[in-house]
Amino acid sequence: MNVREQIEEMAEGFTPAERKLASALLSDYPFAGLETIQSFAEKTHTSAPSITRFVSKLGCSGYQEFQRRLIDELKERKHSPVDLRDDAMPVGDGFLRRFLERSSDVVTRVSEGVTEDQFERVLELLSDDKRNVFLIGGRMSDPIAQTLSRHLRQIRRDVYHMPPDPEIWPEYLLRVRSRDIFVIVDFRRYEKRLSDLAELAAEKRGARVLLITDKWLSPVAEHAAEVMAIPIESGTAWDSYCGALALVEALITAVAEQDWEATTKRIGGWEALRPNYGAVDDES
Amino acid sequence: MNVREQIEEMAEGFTPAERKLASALLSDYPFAGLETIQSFAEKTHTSAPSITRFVSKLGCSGYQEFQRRLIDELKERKHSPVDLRDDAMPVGDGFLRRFLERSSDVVTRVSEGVTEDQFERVLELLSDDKRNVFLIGGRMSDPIAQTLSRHLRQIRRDVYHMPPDPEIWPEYLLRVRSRDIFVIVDFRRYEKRLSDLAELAAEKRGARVLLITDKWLSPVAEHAAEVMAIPIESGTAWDSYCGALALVEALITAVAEQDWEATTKRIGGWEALRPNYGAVDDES
DNA sequence: TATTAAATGTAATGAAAATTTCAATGTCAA
DNA sequence: TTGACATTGAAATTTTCATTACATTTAATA
Repeated sequence: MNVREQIEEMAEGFTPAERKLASALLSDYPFAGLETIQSFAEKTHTSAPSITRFVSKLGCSGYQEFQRRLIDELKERKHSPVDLRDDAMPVGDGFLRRFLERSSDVVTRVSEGVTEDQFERVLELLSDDKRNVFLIGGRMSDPIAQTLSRHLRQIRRDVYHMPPDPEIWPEYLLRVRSRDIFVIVDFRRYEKRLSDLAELAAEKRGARVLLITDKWLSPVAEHAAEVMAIPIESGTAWDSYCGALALVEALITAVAEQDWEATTKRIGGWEALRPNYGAVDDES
Repeated sequence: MNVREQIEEMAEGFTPAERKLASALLSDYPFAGLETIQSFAEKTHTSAPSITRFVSKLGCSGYQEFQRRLIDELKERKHSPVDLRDDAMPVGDGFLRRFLERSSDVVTRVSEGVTEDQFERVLELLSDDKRNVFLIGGRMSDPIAQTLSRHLRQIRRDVYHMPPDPEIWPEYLLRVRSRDIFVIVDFRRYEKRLSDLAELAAEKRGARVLLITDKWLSPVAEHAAEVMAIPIESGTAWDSYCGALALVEALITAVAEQDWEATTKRIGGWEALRPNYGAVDDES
């Protein structure tokens, strides 16, 4: 239950000092409760012990837990209302429509976690063809990593997608040179094998690890040179990786544009090598 | 000035540890910065001193002042009647921002190509566990198909992802019963092998083909029972599959919600079977 | 490869914050 | 008026937190 609601409910049983606290808190909710216990005490002309008693009456084990609750409430209000907000939104209330709305929200919010600057740095690394690039993702996120792999392979050389089975990794790891790149995609339900891999790659082989993860940060972060933390919550029980895909596509596009002739030449040559049951039709 | 803006501005002069901190903070802004200095340090795999140095670089006399600034920002935003999120959403016109803008547009436009009605029909088919489901995508679009495969496999039985090599297909095709489902994802640079497969599956084996393609329609359409034509042009030289991913995720979510107990039970059992080097940490 | 400078974490320190104890104060009923 | 009880804050205590100093590691350059 909401702290505010709880206070209103319990208001009967409060002592005078507690009522002071309650009204101070409610009048500047929840920020009054985010100060230190003593400045809150001072402001309300009560004392720290009174506050301790007050919050424990509210069922918190201490002032800190109380503050955590307030913060969590704020956080929730800020993160969830994607859907609640847009009852004022345009038309269409079908499932698909609503879902798409949220997905597109996740996409735009990517920029909250990745600055243009960081984007540039990553771009720089991925474009440097003196470095090998190794990629891998988690069970559910590997498709994202694969998208990057496949496109990157069209653009540059020395791109290797790691197989899912750790047994086979050594074979790849031996090929890793210092300063090579590891791109790891790992979203919640983090997988230990990935952080193990990151550790090996970074510590033993001197590779740079670029991590794409969510705001709870995969343990891979420990070994990562760049952490791109992007939103994956779409408000449903299931996460959305649309943001991740958008980021990856942005990287691909940027790397390709970085050196345009080289890319077209490469893709051209590559097209020529396709067996002719390959493309059927390319133009509208 | 806003802490967020300041961080983006000063990004150049940051050390690696500071960058980690910056991206962790930005991805869960401003709440990541409201924890105690040590839990923030732990979460980002840096150390408390690094944070102290980081915030002092930001012009704060200490961690506490830094927190005060964050809280004051929250407060201000809260009290101004405008959108709660406005402030958190960085504006700007860097490459990434512009790209994301377009991607999110592609996502919302999916509903132009797929009606709620069609969505329902497809949903129905995918939920029907008396039908086998086979999936495959093109060279670049297979990751989309894989996303669907992998999630679907958590939800229901009899899901088979087709290998890319046509040589192996007969083995699968023999297993196809009449009224089974084929999900094929094929975007421009259509591949002949896919339409061959569609033909075999539909005409010879009596399967229903569900096609996810773009507005120029893959030749697979000829054999498809449902054609979902979605936007893939993001305005760059490269296509964006974000719309496709969003659609696929919507399907997954809807199928899962269709029969919720069955799904949780299935996922639960499935979790229990994971070797314990599986998940590492799941909570924030 | 050796040398230097920068970056980073460990551990020690000092500061402050929160909690507990306890005595003082006020309130109410007998 | 007095005694029992509840409320309260001062002071002491304990805990937690942030910072500083320093040693180690890492990266950069010659």
